[in-house]
Amino acid sequence: MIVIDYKDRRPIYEQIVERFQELILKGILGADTQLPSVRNLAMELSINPNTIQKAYTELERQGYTYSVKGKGSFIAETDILLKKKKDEILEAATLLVKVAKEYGVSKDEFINAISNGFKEEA
Amino acid sequence: MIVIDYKDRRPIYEQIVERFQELILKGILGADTQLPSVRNLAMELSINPNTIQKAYTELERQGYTYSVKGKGSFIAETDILLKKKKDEILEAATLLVKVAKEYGVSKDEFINAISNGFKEEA
DNA sequence: CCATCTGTACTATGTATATTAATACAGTTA
DNA sequence: TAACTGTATTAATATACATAGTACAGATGG
Repeated sequence: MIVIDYKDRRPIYEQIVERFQELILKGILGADTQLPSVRNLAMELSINPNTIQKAYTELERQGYTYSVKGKGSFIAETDILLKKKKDEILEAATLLVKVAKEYGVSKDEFINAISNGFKEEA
Repeated sequence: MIVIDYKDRRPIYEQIVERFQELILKGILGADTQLPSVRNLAMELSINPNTIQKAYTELERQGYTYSVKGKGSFIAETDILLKKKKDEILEAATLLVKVAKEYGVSKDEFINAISNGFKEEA
C-alpha cells in the first residue's frame, strides 16, 4: 500500500502523506476506513513511529483523516477533498499556460501536447 | 533585478539560480552579458558571497553561464536553453493531463481552463 | 481489573543541508 | 602594484528530518 522511495529527496513523512492522499482521493480507501496504527505501519516500513505520526498529524490537519485516541486514525469524508483537488489541478493548468506564454510556447503546441494526453483511451 | 523572498522555504541560492534562468531565457540578459560579481551581488543582497558563488556554480553547471577567473561570470548562448525550457513546459503539461485524468477532471473542464489563459491578449 | 492495543507528547541524539564567516590563492586589468 | 575578478577551504551556526526511548491517556476484549 505504502512504499518509501529513498532515492526521492523529499522527506519520508511527506511521501506518506501524499500516498495516503492519493489512496483517499481515488476512493481506494473509503470514508471511516481505519488506517494502520502508527506503530504497525512504522514496523512494516521499518521506520520510526514518530515519522508516521508526523504524517498522520499532517493528514488530519489537511482534513483527510480524523484520529481518536485509543481507537485509531480513520479516513474522513472525501467529497470536498476531491473537489478541492480538481480545482488545484485546473489552477495548475492555468498557471502552466501563463508560464508557457511567457516563454513563447504557442497555443497550438500546447493544445497539441494536451490533446494527445486525453486522446488515449476513454 | 534579484529579490530574495525570505518567506519562501526554498534555499536562497536556489532562488537566485531560478531568477537568473528567467532573466536569461526571457532575453533580458543577452549572451556574453557580465553578471554582477560574486562579492558585489552578495553586498547588494546583504548575504554571504559563498551563497552567491553556490548559485553561480550551479548556473554554470546547467549551461546558463560561463565563468572566467579574474574576469567574471557571463551569460551563455541561450538558443538551446530556451528550446529545453519549452520542452519542459510541454512535458509538464502532458504530466498534468495524466493527473487530471486520474482524478476525473473532464477534458472539457481542462481545455476550458487552458483556453481562457491563452485567450487574453495575443 | 488488567493486559494490550490505540493516539499523543516529550526529550535527546545523529545527520544532512543551508548559510555565514574568515581567509587564502590565482588570474585580470588599469 | 592596487584593486578587482573567480575559486577553494575550514569552521561555526541554525534548521529540518529521522531515530530512539520513554511516558501518559483512552479504548477494548478477556
